[in-house]
Amino acid sequence: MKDTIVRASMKLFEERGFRETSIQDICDAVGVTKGAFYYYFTSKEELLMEIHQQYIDDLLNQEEKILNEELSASDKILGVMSLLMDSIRNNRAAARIFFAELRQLEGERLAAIITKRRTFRTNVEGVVRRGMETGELRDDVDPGAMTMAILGIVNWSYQWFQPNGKLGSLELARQFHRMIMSGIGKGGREGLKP
Amino acid sequence: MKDTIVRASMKLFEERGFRETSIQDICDAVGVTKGAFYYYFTSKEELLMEIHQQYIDDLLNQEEKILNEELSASDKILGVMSLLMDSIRNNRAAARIFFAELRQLEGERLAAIITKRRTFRTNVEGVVRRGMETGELRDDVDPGAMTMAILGIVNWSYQWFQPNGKLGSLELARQFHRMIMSGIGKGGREGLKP
Amino acid sequence: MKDTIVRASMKLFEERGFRETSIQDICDAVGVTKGAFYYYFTSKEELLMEIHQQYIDDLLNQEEKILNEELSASDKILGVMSLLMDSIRNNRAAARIFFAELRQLEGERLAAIITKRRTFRTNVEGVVRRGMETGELRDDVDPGAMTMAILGIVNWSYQWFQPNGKLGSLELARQFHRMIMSGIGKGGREGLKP
Amino acid sequence: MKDTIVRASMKLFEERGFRETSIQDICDAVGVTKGAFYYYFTSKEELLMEIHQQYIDDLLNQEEKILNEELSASDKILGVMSLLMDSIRNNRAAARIFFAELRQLEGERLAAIITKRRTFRTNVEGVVRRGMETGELRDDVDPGAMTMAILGIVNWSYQWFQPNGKLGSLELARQFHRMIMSGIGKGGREGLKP
DNA sequence: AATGAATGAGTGTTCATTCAT
DNA sequence: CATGAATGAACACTCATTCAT
Repeated sequence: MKDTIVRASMKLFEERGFRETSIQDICDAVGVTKGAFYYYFTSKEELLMEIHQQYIDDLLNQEEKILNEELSASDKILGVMSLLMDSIRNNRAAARIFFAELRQLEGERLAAIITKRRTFRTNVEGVVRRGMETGELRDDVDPGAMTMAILGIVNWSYQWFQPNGKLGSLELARQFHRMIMSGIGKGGREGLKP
Repeated sequence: MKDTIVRASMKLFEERGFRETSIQDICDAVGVTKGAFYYYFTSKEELLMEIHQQYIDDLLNQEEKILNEELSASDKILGVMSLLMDSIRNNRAAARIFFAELRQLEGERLAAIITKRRTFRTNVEGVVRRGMETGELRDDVDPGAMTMAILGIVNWSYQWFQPNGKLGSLELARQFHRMIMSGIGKGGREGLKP
Repeated sequence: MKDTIVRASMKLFEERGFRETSIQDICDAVGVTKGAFYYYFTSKEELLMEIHQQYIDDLLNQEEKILNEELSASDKILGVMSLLMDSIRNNRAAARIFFAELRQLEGERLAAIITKRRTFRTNVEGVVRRGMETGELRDDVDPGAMTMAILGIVNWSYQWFQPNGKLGSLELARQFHRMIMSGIGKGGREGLKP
Repeated sequence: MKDTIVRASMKLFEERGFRETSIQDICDAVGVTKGAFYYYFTSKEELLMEIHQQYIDDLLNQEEKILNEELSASDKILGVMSLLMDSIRNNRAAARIFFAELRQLEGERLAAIITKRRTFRTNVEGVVRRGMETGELRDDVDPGAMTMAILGIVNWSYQWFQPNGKLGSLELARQFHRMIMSGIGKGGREGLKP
């Protein structure tokens, strides 16, 4: 039941937004009364928290697996990008909520999610930094900025990515990765100081 | 007065969000009554529209200037990225509202803003495509996807960019541009089909 | 100007009702600002009063003429009925307001109009009473009730009378008068106690 | 509770009018909060609809009974007139609202009530027409106009009828019926073509 | 004679939440 | 487990009216 409510609300939150969806809307969709809702959740915010938690925990789990593998920095970056693109494809509603409705959390709940988000990002930044140290990646750019760029590319895709488009999530991740690694300029490495 | 209201509301919308800010909040901030607000705006949505309109119109104007200059594709891309980073830096509140509160517009207003946003993006895509045709840019990647990547990097920065951070908006744009053009991989062009 | 406002507001009050028409609506229709309105009227209620006053004064004037003529009770009744039907036909908006928006007046203004309305009615009742005394009319019915019936027939017509219908106001008044005087029963005077 | 609200609001609507009575007024009168009101009604208009519906449905039911009896046209007309006078006496508030606040309904609701009102009227007109065909009633007057006259007499009474007056509703209906059937003129049938 | 800006009290409506049953 | 009734605080919006200019 609790899960039924979570799933129904995810659909509604994606379509209309968190604030624009009332508890009544959710109850109507599930076919229960408000009393039932408050038996399973203490507040609307807790429901939102549940969604955030599930999403970020899943991401962190998968990220950990990639990080623990014996891979080059480049391949780890590809792995994380694929992971995010996939999760946006397969979990569109949750992804949208995760990126757009963080603000609706408050206090401790907000802090908890922010911490986990930071962990996810810091992990990627670690990969980038180590890649620079080992010489696999250029070290004349800021590792933090590059991390934000990498995440920006994939995270932003929740705004436009269509699962039925001509490029799938994996193919997109590959092309993004190619750009990040080799650039799209043709004649050598312009912009690089010698 | 109208402008005073717009400015005060931008601040509040940025801090709390559009839905979370009441007309009363805005009036309290400005020091007028609700009647005064409705003398200048017919609805809360109209106020939001005003903010969106100003922001996107300004962006389109500046984009046009860059597009009309005699520049390489690479430089035009740098120009657009700088433009966006700058506007996020100097117009933080408007940028945040522009990216996060599109959903709150409805009907014709929504359509009008979406159209302008699409124009902005299509213009960038045009630069990328032409760069590929002239041989300045690699043509083994999808121009649409690359455009989204470029815009994703800078647009996403409204979520984390701090004007007081160690890297300024221009420096960030330059580093992002370098990544996009040359990649951050070191040993040649991995990922490229021969 | 004052008259222009009265006429425009009558049209609007008829279409939408007094409460449902705002001062702004009236000003828009006339093409002036609210300041101008309040130059000519001290309040919305005063405007309504003006309409009531004009209407009832006109009715009272015409009624007086009929009453002063040398006519039978029957003819006087026909005269008053024609007068009311005509005024509903020619002054549809004012009539509708007069019958439907009395309630919107308060205090002295309300009292003044009620007094005049009573005068109009009492005058008709006087005709009926005298008709009964002189033997022209049956005296086995209540004169007050008969007066209310006579006025009810014509006053109610503001709800349904269409100037373009197959029967004109004069023809309707005649048919109503015939019914009142002779009844619509055929075989003699049923219902009458011997 | 729903019924309590309906009854309290009927009283207030009669005294002050629909527009002039706020939801808050109703809630204060009943002793509940606005939330409770909106638990039972989706809008103020729905409450008004409820009142209209109850009133006209009751009227139609009673009318049908009269129509199905084996009665002369004259008696059926008396029956309908008594019915309306009675309902105005016993249900003064509802009657007043029914006659004066139709305008406040909109769209489908308005259409539904108008349809039922028309049915009531058409039924009376049917009695009049058949009375003319069978020769019970004069056929040198317009049946539609006569119907409107009959209804006008009784409907208008909601404006003046006092239950405590010297004439009761039944006695009034009888006197009105006598006038309609036999007229109040004394000397034969003036106005009749030979 | 008329404007334009502003007020202030009020309106209908929404909604997360509570709680006795 | 779950319901149905009810709360209370807030919300966007309206409008008759005022007044300095």
